[in-house]
Amino acid sequence: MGRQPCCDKLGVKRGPWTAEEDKKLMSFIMTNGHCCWRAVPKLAGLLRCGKSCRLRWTNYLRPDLKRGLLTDAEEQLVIDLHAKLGNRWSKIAAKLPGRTDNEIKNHWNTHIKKKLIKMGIDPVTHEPLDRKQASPTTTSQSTVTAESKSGEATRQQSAQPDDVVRDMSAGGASPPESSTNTASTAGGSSSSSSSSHYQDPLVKWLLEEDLPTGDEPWLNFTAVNDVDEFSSISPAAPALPWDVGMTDWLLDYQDFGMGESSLLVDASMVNSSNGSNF
DNA sequence: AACTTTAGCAACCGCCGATGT
DNA sequence: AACATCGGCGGTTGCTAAAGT
Repeated sequence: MGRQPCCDKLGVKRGPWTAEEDKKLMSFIMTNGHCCWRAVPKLAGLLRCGKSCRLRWTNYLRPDLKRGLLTDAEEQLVIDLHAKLGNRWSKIAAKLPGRTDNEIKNHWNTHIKKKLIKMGIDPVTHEPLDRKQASPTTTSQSTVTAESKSGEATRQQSAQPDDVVRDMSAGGASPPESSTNTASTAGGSSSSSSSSHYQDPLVKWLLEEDLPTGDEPWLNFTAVNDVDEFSSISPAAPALPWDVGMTDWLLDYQDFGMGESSLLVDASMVNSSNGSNF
């Protein structure tokens, strides 16, 4: 039957978001929430498709986002979770407050993957690479895709050799500190692990379904009337930077603790790459 | 200094599952 | 039950800056 595109391509702006668009989207969502992404661009006065707005919000504008590189601890957590969950970035992101699936996915592809390979670990299976070479199983992209799309059980039974299955079901659940160990002992099987890992509170937490982190107030209100309610949720909290009338809010949130340099870079990027918008 | 290659990241695309009619 | 719509997810692309030659 086919599906209609989420928006007609004609008249829809694409490419990098401008500060002006960010401001529009931000203030709209902060006052109205995002009950229906499809309607957001129209109501916010943006020439974007709803999908694009959602992405921009979740990956960049959300006030609870952390910015900057993942810490070592976060990185380790990502590795452990990836061993357990595969490429289910949204699930992994759910365990790292303030991080987005896109951010984690990017960080995985650009940093962690290489790191693991350098350490002699297959980033797909988390198996030592030399061991992997002896196995007929390939590590092609299609394998990754199939793996990520299929269920855990299916993946273990059909796509992975037995030793991998063992690793995924036991070693993969090793606590963070032992994953480094796994890496450093890549030559030998480091799976001193047992099912007792599941007793580990941290591992248990990691294996839980999505954490209900969502007490984020902007998720809970959907009408203009709720704005007051939102601002009263935390009376002691400082004024929101995106409050209407505050002109420096955009600069404030773009900085996100990254320091002045990043701000300057951002500004120059906007000016040079999208000068027509200013 | 000029050019090429690599790295990093934001954004897009297409698919899927859930939900509504 | 069949279809339409939406939100969300994961893979991929494209652009920019940095590093290398």
